[in-house]
Amino acid sequence: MSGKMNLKQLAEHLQLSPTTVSRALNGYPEVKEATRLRVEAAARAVGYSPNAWAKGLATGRAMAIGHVMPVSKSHEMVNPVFGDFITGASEAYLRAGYDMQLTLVDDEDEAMRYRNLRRRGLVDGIIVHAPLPADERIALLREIGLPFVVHGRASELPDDYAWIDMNNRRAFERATEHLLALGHRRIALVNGPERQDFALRRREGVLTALAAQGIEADPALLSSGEMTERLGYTATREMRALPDPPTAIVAASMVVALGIWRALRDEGVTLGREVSVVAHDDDLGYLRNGGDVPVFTATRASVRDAGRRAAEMVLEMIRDPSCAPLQTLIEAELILGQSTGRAPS
Amino acid sequence: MSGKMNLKQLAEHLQLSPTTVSRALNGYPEVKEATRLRVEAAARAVGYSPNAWAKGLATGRAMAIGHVMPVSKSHEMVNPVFGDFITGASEAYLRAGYDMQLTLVDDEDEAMRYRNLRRRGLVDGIIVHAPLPADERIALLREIGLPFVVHGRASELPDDYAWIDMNNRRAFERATEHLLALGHRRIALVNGPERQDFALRRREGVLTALAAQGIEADPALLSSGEMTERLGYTATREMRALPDPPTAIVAASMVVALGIWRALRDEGVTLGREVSVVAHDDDLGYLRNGGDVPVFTATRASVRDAGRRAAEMVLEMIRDPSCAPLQTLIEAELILGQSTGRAPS
DNA sequence: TTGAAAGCGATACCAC
DNA sequence: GTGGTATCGCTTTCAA
Repeated sequence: MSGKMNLKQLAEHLQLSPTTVSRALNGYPEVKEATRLRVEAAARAVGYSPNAWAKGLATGRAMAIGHVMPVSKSHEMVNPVFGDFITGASEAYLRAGYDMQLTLVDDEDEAMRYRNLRRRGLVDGIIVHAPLPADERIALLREIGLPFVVHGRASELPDDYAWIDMNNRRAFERATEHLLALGHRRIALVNGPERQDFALRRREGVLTALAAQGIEADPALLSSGEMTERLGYTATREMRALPDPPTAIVAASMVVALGIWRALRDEGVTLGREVSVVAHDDDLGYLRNGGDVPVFTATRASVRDAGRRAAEMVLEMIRDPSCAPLQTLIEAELILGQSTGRAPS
Repeated sequence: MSGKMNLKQLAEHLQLSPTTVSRALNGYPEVKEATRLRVEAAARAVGYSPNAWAKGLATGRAMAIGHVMPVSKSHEMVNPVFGDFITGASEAYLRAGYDMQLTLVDDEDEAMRYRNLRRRGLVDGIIVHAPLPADERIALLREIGLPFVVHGRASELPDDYAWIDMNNRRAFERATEHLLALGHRRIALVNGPERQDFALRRREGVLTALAAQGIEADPALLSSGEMTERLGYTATREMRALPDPPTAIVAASMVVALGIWRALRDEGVTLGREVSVVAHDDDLGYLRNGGDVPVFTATRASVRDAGRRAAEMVLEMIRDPSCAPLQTLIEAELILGQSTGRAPS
């Protein structure tokens, strides 16, 4: 019933040629409607599904998209948004009949892996995650000739490839503007790892907002690192020890914000009074599920949406390889909460 | 150089037969060492890698493991541990030359997807994520005859399949014991979704510890749902409104704990004095990166490790299909922090 | 509208 | 040790 049954056997069973059965199953127009129905019914009945390897070999198409995620040998965190992103992507793949292949690569042998992916023919397209400002993979993939979409951007490279990205720069600019409007002048940033492109853009956004008010950024108020609670904690303690500590802090993620809160609590400082905190949330969907949290600038749902759109973009590029590079910029929501207050006078 | 080049062409180039080249590249013993070296050098030089489809068709092996993750149509969260788990798994696959195929399925058409995976021959084995207490997939996969390892367990089913799991029951039992030892008697649990097996086990752990002290659980102190900040917040507010509110709370995750903290803060309650909080952390690795946080019972690193071991288990099962079901139980660490204190007298 | 047969690119059996 | 060749299961001309 559901055992092994191949096209040839199915064809014999139906008293038809493999050719016709294949055509019927793949929606070719030249097959008679009655025949098609008969074939489809039989296929369903015996639980036939084509052997993917034979199909791939014959067609040259993989019907699969590769997601490639760099993971340092060192214990770097896997960004929690990753799960949401691929959830969205898989929705699109499901609809289109594509599979998703996941490859985690060490930074070192990345190039080789891509070439392999291509030559082995396992994927028809690729989504590149976590790009660096001058990411080499972009040139590499173009050379290889595999359609690809970058989740994020490589700011130092010419903007002529396909990408989908949150407007990190603008989101952090707005968050900072918000704090400035509340009268804050000593505004700190606890940022993600600044070798990553997204973190650089976030930093730019903060600096832009400050500059617009004629404030020059104090390097002592700019911190960055892996987005952990520890980062938030230590950065805050250090900044609080400054002669002129910050009155407001922009946090790169809720996890970081948690560390900040702990640090402030340990110093007996009241959140929203002596110090205001604004956090970007792309990691845990507090907002969508939650209530009156601090300031947030992206929602979990939008990450999933980004994944879906990224997937649709690659599929489109596969369909029409000659099309101009698709680019999608997603604006973050800005939502205010209770942990921000006016600057103390 | 890196263009298309197949075995036959490589063989011609080398003045050898495809057979020999294939053998040389696949480490067959009967090929002369000198020949092997020559072939390998040439393969590297021209950038040859075998076509995966042809290979799969010829060998019948997919050299890929499928990870199947159920995702409800509704906006259920993707558990953040997922990213760490597959990171670990991919390390093992990389070493063994396997690929990872990711399939996210709606609850409904799961069965079909598994059958498809099998028939299309895309994977040699499967890792099942997020099992339910009486998960049907286990019977299904066994019937299909595909080697599989469950990440988690299905408590209501006979324990005769391969799994890897954290000892959730014991972890929560110990956390509760800790609170009991501090003199707490009104102990609340804010749990994950209890249709999931892991959440059920956690609940059992808490109840066991309470029962051991002759305390019967108050249903009003047992809350469960999606592990969001909102859950922690609302559950805490509701419990605090009880005539006899809890003096200690066990939280299913750090995210939930965050909501609890917010709720307590909003009520002007001091953490660790009036109310103690103990949180399970399998999501964000505070511990590994962090400092004196509350009580934690699992670390991020251990999730990654679990992924690696799960992968090794499937590979082992593929190697030796007749072996007894492998089962791995991982004990969680228990680490105490500053947000727990003696029960107020 | 249907069928016969030639690939697709590897592996593996059987000779030599 | 090495080489010829059938084989895996499907798609896709080309004929009928």
